[in-house]
Amino acid sequence: MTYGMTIAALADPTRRLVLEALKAGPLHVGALAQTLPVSRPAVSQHLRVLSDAGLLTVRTEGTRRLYAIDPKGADDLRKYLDSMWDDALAAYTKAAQDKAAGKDRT
Amino acid sequence: MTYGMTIAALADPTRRLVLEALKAGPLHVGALAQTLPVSRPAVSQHLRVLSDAGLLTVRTEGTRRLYAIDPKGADDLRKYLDSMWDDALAAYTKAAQDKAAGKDRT
DNA sequence: ACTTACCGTAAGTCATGGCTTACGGATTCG
DNA sequence: CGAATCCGTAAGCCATGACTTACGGTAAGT
Repeated sequence: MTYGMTIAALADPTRRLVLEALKAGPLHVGALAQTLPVSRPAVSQHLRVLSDAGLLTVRTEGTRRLYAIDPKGADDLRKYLDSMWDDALAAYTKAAQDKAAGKDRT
Repeated sequence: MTYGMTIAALADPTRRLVLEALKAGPLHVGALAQTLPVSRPAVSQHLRVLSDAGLLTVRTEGTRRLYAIDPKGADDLRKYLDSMWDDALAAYTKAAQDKAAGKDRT
């Protein structure tokens, strides 16, 4: 049930901007905050949420802290979407078949 | 940018319960509300959000309204996750290669 | 050792949204 | 036509969370 935290983390637009900024490669908090429309502490708080959700990895480098996207951070969410919409599609096609078989009135 | 609404819709636990209940097939609002821990108007409001996000389809049947999962409702979100994490993975492997090539200290 | 740079956390403010009760419109049946 | 059922919407309450400023702690440089 960890995909719940993942979705909650991705639900915030500013956090998605953080991920966009990190798409190209790792950045430290200061550089990240300069590209974003919020203050540095706000960025820190968002990085906390994203890290807790397993979407980011951290690496301390001197006085800097480098954040990077965790490549397998969205796996659970993907699985959730797959299972959910697989079942939904199955029910959908089944309903269509039943309708066609039961009373095929044009 | 429509995946933003999709994520926002999926971010609420009650709305995910709605989707779980609709996985097996279409239901009307009353039946849906009985299975959920909130009132019927609350369910209506959630159905509104999910419909606006393109995750549900509606079909009026007499005085009932049947809601069902839209099989292609999560496509945009999937594409977003794919592109995001493809780029992230590319940056990740590239960084690993650069590090290995630049200074391959064991 | 002192100063500087970088960062996380605490405290407080304010907007967002999820829930409830109350109400009104639409459809079906006697 | 009148009664009953089903449902969406309005209004209001309250918790959550995103943001800011202020502060403290750690690492590097002189």
